[in-house]
Amino acid sequence: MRPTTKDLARAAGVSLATVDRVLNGRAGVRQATVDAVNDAIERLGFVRNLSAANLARSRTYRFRFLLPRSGDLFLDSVVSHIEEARQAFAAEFVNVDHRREIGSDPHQIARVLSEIDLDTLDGVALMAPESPQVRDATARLRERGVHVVQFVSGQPGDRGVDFVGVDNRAAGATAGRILGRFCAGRGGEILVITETMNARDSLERRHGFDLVLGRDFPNLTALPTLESHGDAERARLIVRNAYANHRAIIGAYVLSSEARLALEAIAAVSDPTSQVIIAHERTRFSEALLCNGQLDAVIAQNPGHLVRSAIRVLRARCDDREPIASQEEIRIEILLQENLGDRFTARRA
Amino acid sequence: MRPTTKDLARAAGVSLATVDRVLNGRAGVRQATVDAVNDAIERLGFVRNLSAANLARSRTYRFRFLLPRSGDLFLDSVVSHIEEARQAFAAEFVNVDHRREIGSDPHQIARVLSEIDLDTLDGVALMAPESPQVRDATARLRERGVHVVQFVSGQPGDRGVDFVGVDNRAAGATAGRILGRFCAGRGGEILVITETMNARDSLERRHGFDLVLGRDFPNLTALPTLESHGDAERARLIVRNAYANHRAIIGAYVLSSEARLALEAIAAVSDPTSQVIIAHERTRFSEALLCNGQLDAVIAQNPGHLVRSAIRVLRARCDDREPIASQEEIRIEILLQENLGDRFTARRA
DNA sequence: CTAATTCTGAGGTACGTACATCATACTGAG
DNA sequence: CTCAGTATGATGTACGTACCTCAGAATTAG
Repeated sequence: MRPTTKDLARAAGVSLATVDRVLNGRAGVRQATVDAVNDAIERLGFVRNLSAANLARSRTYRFRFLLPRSGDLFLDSVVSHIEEARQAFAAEFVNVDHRREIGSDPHQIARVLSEIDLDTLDGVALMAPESPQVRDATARLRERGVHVVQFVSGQPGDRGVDFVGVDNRAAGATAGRILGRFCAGRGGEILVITETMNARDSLERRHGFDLVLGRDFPNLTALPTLESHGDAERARLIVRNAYANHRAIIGAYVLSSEARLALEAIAAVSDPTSQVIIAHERTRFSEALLCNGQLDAVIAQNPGHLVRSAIRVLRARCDDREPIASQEEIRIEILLQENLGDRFTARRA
Repeated sequence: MRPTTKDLARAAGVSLATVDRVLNGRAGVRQATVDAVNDAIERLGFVRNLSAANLARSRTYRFRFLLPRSGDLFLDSVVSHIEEARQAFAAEFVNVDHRREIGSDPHQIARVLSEIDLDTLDGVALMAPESPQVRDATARLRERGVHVVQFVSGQPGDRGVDFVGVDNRAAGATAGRILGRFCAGRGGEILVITETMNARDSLERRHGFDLVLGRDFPNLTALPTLESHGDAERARLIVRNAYANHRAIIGAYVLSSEARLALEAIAAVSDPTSQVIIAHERTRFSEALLCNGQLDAVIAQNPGHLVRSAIRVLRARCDDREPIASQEEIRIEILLQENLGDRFTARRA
């Protein structure tokens, strides 16, 4: 059996109370005694029984996902995985909920963050574009003891705030390579379209995409990025103009997480099956297009993994543990109709 | 706060002892009372506190991975992830170890399974080719209360034994589509090589591969499968012969999880960069070849996910719970140099 | 050396569940 | 009605840790 606090006390030659003081960082213990206890922890390989600890202090974890107000299929998918995770994590005393409160104005986001009730929340997973205001607001939150992870949006390696999501530059590069190779050596122009280039995510994807196209596929020219601003009418219009003005278009890359509007616009004014079209994120819509050949590949991040990872990271931070890096790295997935999973391979057989 | 057994007792109008009898399926409770308690469980939404329960019965889970004796880089990677998982799961009283005891003889495998000490093990993750002998041996194990999952090898949906791994037919199909599209419309022959076709995995991958090639890429002809039998000398020989006899070879597909020998043989007798080459599984070796362009894509299953998933499934079975299906589905990953992760994108920048 | 202060020990209760024991209430058969 | 048998209640201990109080020991300052 694994050593307990009692064993620790005996091994260190101190009492249970002292072991407890050391373990929980309470004051009133001489440095020499602290060292003795830590030494015993090392020697015995003591690991605190988190279940028992949580039981004793009847610890619960309360986490909230703060999500954009606007959003389409990808966001729906995230929300449904949050619901699933809520069930699964309830057994471990992790309470999870979500709010669609994030707008596009940095000040509004900062306000939302500042209005969080510290007494009812241990951690927040924030899906919001970066800005100085948001940076400051999250810093304040953290100072007041609420752990924060940047969720999907934002950037890895930022001032000690955990990031859960993919490296968007690499995702764009991946899209670039798939598109380049699928173009089969043909030369021509590539339509690039997104919702808005204000989001850092889109910028980075575009960078990665251009890097690969420029370096490895000189016969392909990526056109300037079109922006739909989430408006179907506008999407239709700008796409129509693009195809009218550029007869050499042989493919398209949809940068944004929400791809439906752009893809519908493309299908409306051209023949998607004769082009190479790449989009991001798996949704009912992108699945369907992959299966009927209107979409050639989808670059995706697994929303279930995203959600669970964010929760695990928050929990680790609450327990003052390091997350398991390899488990929490979100993979950039490449989806074809062949690797969509059981439901789809079955349908095709 | 969440309801406890005490609340249950009060709500059902019975004593704690009776609640306990019902919860743990002990005898000596009238059916009417059982129903009353279950009714209260429903009404209050009672969920057993697993931490407290495990604490009380000082429950530990002891799982073992039974792995092939022979194996190269992929197996090493699996083993290293088992080690990592051992650390991570120790905090939750899950003890994990592994043994490299599985040979190729079904009777030997069955013997290994029959010699398992039931008193020291709660579950086994078995990586072994299927056979009637193994089927019987696992059935006996399960009857004696040891939970079993088929790990990587084997087949989904088999007699109620859980399977953790990818659908190999779909993996082969995925390889087929990537190879087909990367061939850029050129016609020619495709070398197909594996360690042995005795393993069901290889057969299924080949099926999936042929299905896609035959249906969607009629200009490509897949040659009969070559078998290296894990012998470098033999691999070199058969590959050399193949290239000598088939001047139209423009690509290669390495079926087996261990790809090194085959890829080295191909590089020795031909120019890998002028062909489209697809292999399975991510290893140091396949990573390197992806980065230097000798390999065009890798079809992979995440070994860390495999290991953790197997452990979670075994644990769920021990607790008599259903695993979370969506979390335990192993994705078929497509790896290019762009989506290998931080270490690699950084190196290229 | 004494007084003040800082450390440490001893002991208790609590968390939610499992499991054991013993007493008592109820049931139906004879 | 009685006896056996079954169903239920009451109560206690245990799991490993957190957290509290109080007494007493060790150390330091004056």
